[in-house]
Amino acid sequence: MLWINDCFRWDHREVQYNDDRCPRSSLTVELTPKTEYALLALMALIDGSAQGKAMKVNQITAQHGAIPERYLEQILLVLRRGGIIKSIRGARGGYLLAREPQSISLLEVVSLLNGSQNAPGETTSVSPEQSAIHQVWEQIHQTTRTTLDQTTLQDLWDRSDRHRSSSPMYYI
Amino acid sequence: MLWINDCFRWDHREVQYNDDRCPRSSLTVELTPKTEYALLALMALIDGSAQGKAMKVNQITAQHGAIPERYLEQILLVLRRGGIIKSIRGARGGYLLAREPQSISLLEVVSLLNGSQNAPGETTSVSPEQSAIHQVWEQIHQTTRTTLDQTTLQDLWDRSDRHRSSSPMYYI
DNA sequence: ATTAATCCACAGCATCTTAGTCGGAATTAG
DNA sequence: CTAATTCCGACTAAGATGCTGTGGATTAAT
Repeated sequence: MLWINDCFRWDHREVQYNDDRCPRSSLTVELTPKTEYALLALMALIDGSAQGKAMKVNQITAQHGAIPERYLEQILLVLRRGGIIKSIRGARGGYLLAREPQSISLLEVVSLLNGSQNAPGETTSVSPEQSAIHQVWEQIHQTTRTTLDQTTLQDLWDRSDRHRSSSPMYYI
Repeated sequence: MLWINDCFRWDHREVQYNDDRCPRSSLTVELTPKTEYALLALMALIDGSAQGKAMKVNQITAQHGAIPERYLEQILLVLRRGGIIKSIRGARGGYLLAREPQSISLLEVVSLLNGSQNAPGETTSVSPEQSAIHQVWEQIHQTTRTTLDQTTLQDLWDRSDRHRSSSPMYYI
């Protein structure tokens, strides 16, 4: 006797990964550890950079308890390649901001770290319903993009400074 | 002489899964396939529900080419448990909206599907710098939340309808 | 020249999330 | 009863993320 299941079993010999699923627009910014580490590091670089002093990785991590050094190295590498910071190699080396903190937007940082999102995306004949959904999400993306674009590293520092003055060093 | 590095070296003898890494506020809404399927299904239910007619899963997937039936079943299950739709079991069964399309916000849908996010989160002594970062992201979350809360299923349908009338059925 | 400090690079690994599947149980119509 | 359909829990596969390990390459101090 032949069971239905026997007929179907073969359908799965290769997983049929939904042909037309595109890599959805992935610029819904999440605050991942990676992003947070990067921003903390950049803020840490502000002081030294103003004085032309390079900072070492372990000096950066020393300020904030829980950043894994090796991981931060990788992140800094990406930031350097993206032209946000520059590095000095060899003994007594370290990192410096490549530009003024006012000219570094959060959007630039997160875009860099999240890789090349927004691939040109072949619009595979979306239905009106899909289109409506995408519109809403596109709107959301747009506003977050704007917010991140208008917020600079300097802004971030100003905010943290305001905090610092209001409640003095309750962290190690 | 004792170097600072020597004091720290032991930290790595066992993988130190960054104790205080909390499940970041995960309500940065991404348009995942799951969410899209859910919204498409809900829109498909609008017509039938108005007439009190339940729709079967395969009727829903028939409208939109690429939704895996079995997967959609699961999603509908969640929507039902969340009180957004109701179901009729057995032969001639199917699904209906549990409420008016105007009273179903997108925020409710995505919150439901993304599980219980925003766990109470013990705020583990953040530094001022971290706090500044979190503020920015919190602001972003707030605006997206507002947008999603103000957009209802009915709005979505209106949009898609507008599209449909302007360019008649170019999809199968 | 040697050595030490520091960045650079890539490969690998553990965990988590997501998308999707399977098999079958419960329910209802005819 | 039988067929249709929802309900349910477990399972798998692939990818992303957050690291770690190892070994360079480059420069400064001696």
